Amino acid sequence: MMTTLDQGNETRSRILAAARDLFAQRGYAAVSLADIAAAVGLTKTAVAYHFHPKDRLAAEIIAPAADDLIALLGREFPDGPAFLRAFTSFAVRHRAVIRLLTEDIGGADNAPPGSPGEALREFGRELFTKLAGPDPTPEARVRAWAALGSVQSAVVKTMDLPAETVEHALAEAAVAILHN
Amino acid sequence: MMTTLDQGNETRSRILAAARDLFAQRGYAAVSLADIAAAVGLTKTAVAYHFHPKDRLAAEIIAPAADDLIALLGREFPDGPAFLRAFTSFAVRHRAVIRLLTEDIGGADNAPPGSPGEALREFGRELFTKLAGPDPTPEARVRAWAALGSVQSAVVKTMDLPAETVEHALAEAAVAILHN
DNA sequence: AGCCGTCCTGTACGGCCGTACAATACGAGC
DNA sequence: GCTCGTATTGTACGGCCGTACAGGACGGCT
Repeated sequence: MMTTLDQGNETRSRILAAARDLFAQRGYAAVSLADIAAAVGLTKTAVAYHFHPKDRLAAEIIAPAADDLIALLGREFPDGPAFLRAFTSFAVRHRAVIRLLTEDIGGADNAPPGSPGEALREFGRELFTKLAGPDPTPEARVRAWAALGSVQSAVVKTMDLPAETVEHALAEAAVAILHN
Repeated sequence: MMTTLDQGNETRSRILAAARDLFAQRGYAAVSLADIAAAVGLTKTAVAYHFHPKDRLAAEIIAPAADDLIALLGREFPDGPAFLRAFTSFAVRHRAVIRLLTEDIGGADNAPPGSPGEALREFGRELFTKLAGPDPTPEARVRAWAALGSVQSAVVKTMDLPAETVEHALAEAAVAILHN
């Protein structure tokens, strides 16, 4: 009960890895099952076999990052910079998924309730609130979104760099946004 | 020769305005002709009549911003912060379009040559190069992408705020990213 | 040997997209 | 008044998407 089953799990992992990369590059909606299938040398039905609804793929890819994010949102931080450093560390650790977590999936109003897009935008808003506090000033709003966007952008666009390098430089850069 | 023709131009403008807003909210690919048509109270064929290929819509919406951007890229700046301030001003001025200019349209490798997506990613790369210089250090790369991303994110997420407020706060915030 | 579950393929369907085309309403101009 | 260009509609087509379903290849178990 090993070889056959393990081959399945292995291709399953290869699909997940390929999908993660493609999603990070092009975004969720822009990647079709056929694209993923082509990347791993299968047919799209084979991919659909492993992940029955397409949402499963997104959910399974996001899951570990989402768990970390929930933990992050649950913790208390002395100030904005401290939280932002923690968020930067989190973003770098999960950089292949970060784009999906912050935006992308699901447009504005068309998201059917309970869809993954719903929860994702919730995450984005919670991050913002955690960073900017309750009803922040316009300036604080701008700074908070700027900080969040800087992390997301930098992390996605420098995937070829070692994680440590990115985290060091980015933490400094992002914290610099918050006044001071 | 007025009423009939002017009504056409007016609905044309209304279509453009609605499309600009929808694109800014959901992104280019996520908005269908039917969506735009519904927003202005027409059928999708009516929209298609005014903008024969759908790309026309994107092109026409982007055009003025693209012109400004080209001018911006053509100018010389004493240092990074100066360029970044100019870019921030540009981004705020064209904030309803900025999302399309920086990312979104066209994924990674599937863009047919000559498509709008091609040109758009070119813009993104040129902005980066202008800000980070030729073969920058890893740190400089991170900072440059962080700065660009902060502007894009903040500008899109604070569309309800007055432009001046955003520009002031954002210029400060973005410049803070570049070392210091 | 023979069954069975896992893995994958081929084919087919319904849905939404952008587009093409014929038809209609209507004010403008000779 | 008839014609013409503009603006809009309705219908229809082909393409790509995600999904469903039936079938086949293959190793593990009894």
